[in-house]
Amino acid sequence: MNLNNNNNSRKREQTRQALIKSTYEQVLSRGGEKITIQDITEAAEVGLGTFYNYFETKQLAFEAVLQDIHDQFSDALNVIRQPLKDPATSFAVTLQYCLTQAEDNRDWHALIEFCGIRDQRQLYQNADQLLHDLQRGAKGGRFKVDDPILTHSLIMGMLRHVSLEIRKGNLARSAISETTRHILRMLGLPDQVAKALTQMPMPPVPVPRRIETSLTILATA
Amino acid sequence: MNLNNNNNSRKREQTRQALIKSTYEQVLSRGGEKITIQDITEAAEVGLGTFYNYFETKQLAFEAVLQDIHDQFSDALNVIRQPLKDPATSFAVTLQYCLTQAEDNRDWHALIEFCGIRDQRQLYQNADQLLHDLQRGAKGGRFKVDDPILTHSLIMGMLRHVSLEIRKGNLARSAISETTRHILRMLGLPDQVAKALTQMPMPPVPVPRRIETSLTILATA
Amino acid sequence: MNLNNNNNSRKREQTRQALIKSTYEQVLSRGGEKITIQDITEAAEVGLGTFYNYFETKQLAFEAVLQDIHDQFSDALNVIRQPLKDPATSFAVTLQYCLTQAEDNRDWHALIEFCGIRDQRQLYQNADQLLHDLQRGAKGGRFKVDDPILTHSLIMGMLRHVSLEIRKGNLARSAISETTRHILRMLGLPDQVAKALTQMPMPPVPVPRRIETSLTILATA
Amino acid sequence: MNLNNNNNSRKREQTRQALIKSTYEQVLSRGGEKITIQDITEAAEVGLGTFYNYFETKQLAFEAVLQDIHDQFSDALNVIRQPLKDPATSFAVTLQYCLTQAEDNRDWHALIEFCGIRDQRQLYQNADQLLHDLQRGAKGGRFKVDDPILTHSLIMGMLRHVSLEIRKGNLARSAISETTRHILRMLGLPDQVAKALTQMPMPPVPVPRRIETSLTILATA
DNA sequence: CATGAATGAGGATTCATTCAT
DNA sequence: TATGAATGAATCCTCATTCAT
Repeated sequence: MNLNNNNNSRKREQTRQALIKSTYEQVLSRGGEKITIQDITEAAEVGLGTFYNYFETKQLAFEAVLQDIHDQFSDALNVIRQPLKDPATSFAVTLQYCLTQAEDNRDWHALIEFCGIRDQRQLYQNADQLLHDLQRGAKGGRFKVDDPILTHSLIMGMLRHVSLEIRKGNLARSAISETTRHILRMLGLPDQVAKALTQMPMPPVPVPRRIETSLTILATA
Repeated sequence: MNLNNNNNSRKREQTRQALIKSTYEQVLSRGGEKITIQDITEAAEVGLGTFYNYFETKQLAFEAVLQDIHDQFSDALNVIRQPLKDPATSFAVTLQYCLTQAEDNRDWHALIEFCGIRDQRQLYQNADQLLHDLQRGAKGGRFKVDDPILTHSLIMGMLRHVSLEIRKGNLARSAISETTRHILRMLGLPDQVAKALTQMPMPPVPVPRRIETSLTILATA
Repeated sequence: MNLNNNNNSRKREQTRQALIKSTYEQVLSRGGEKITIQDITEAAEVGLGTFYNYFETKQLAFEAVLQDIHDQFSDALNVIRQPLKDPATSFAVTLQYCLTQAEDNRDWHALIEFCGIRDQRQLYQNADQLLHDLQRGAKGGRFKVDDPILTHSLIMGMLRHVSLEIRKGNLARSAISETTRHILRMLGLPDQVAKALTQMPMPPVPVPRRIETSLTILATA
Repeated sequence: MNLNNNNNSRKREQTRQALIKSTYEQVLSRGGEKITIQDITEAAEVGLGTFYNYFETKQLAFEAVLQDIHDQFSDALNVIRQPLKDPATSFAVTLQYCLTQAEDNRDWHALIEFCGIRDQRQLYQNADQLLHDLQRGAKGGRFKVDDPILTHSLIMGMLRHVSLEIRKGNLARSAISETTRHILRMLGLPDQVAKALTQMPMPPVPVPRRIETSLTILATA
């Protein structure tokens, strides 16, 4: 009984994941082209009607995908940041992590554009983390910043744009550390220190479980 | 005969402009919502079929709108830049002009996202002008820049992001000059000079003819 | 499960037949007039969209109708011919059967003209049977024919035209046996024999199953 | 004045012919595909609206084409038949003429199918001439025919079918005389006579004026 | 729960025809 | 008369969603 119940909910979760994964695949592989629910269910190898047992609406499925990816990104970043105490280090690591994610970031934006989600606030949850570091560093005298809000904006803009440019091949991979260095200097750190923080080895990223089931599979597909 | 011909092509151009204008209005007023061709023709007060005398496809109409706006922006910017010789001045003026255009810029991006044009290269024609100033200034010793390409990228990112934030109300209008100042300092100009350039009065912008017929009307609508 | 599957495919086949039938009716009842898909689905008492679950295009629906009729005609003819050994008898019977089918033949041609199928080869599958009898009879000395190919052509032409004329009421029903007699004489049979073969009772035609489900119903409609 | 008037009506006739010709070309070159009035006027190098100065409706233009071709065929045939007194000769010549026209006939039928004219009576105006010869010959004892109506039908069918088969390449050109011979024998003429009539040289066909202006041009195009 | 047949509102597109110039 | 811009009814086709099995 209980076992049966467990089996059932496990299966349910599996089907759900299959649908999310196949939705994600469809969006990535077909750009902005119209995606039909049949496309999705066929790719997931489920019956058409099954879709509606999991999502009330196509829109909601897209949002589930976004949530999924976002959670993965966030989880990974949190694991990395958690042990770091110094705001400058934390800041530097976060910057580099974000830039390194250029690829996923791209997909992420593709998705957002595609799904038509207007309020991109959630996209910038990690933006909050950067702002937090920034303010903490400013207060503690580690950074020299007049207007943290504006500075934060400038940084976000640079991050986003550099990510895209790297992705497009317009900038070399070295741009990641260079950008980080520029930004740290802009925060008033001496070039020596900026350079040092930039060269710090990225802590190994423990991949969260869910990534294994969806994104990793995807990457190897 | 000749007159007749002239009359016809004048009328054609009028109708075409009416369609472009109404397409633009629709995109702005309804965000990403589905726009139907009927919406467009109704707003333009023409018959449904008329649309197809001018654009083979909705997509092509969107692109015509983009071209139109782009031309206007470019024309205006060229008029402003033309008399300026000093790269730093030229650069500063261009920055401020771009930021001031936050509004149109926003529309511009909304359009691009909406229309789904992938290669945004054309969007950044003014980017080329900035890069050109940057390199000229670097060569002449006016700017201190290691890697103009990367620097240019960082600047573009900041511009784009700040434009959006101003538009959204997350940043005050003062961010325009502040951002310009930050950027000029990043190029190695002393704060004094940066501040001075920032406070230079914007040269009056002679509005190009075409704007009168479409955008201005639009702005007051 | 299995039952479910069976039920579904049975239903599918039913709907498909309903659509074919109603397409056929429409073509017959409206001549060359434009037939819309709505006409078809309304007559079949199905939703408009349903059509597209069965045929990608109107054209393909027409072809399905042709295939359907053709199969019925062929099946019936084969059943009749199968027991007959003598080529002259077989030939005579086939001729009369084809002429008797004047009605369907007419519809058949109307359909073909309407549907615009260019290669009418399939229409003449029974033509092949006639040619076969002709050559067999010539070889065995039963017929006297110089050029079987030409003779076959002449016969096909007569058949077709007489069918139409009977249908239109320009010729009496007696033309069936008269035409057959003419043709048999043209093949060198003595008038006595020709007459005898002509008056042979048509074997009763076991109506194939499919006719029951579609054409018969149609005939009574 | 008068001259002016003449000029005007000449021009009018020219334009009309240009439209008829281009309509004919369109039908032949594009098979059953939808032909638009624009296609026609463009091919005729006239303005779109001009069409309606000559034909009230597209359908009427098609019919004008049919009339045009029919007249040409008829005129030519009449010129040939006029000097012939003997019904057998007249009959033979007409048969051969019709078969020789296989090509135009094909176009003719294509047109009729396309234009959707149901009553093909006019197509068979020459059929009347054949019937007339037939009855005249039967009365005068030249032909031995029981039922002229049926016989006529059989002949019409053969003519039509053989024409098509020659056109398609399924029958050699020699089929023209062979068919004629078969038919004459069927009318009771001794094979010798039939053969002789068949080999009679076709009288030279004086091409009527209108053919020059439309069909000939077409043929060389 | 899974399934897929049925549905019809919605949107794109065509084109014969009108009419002002 | 010649022209071609304007028109909108007519039609095709898509696809999210429902629902009976």
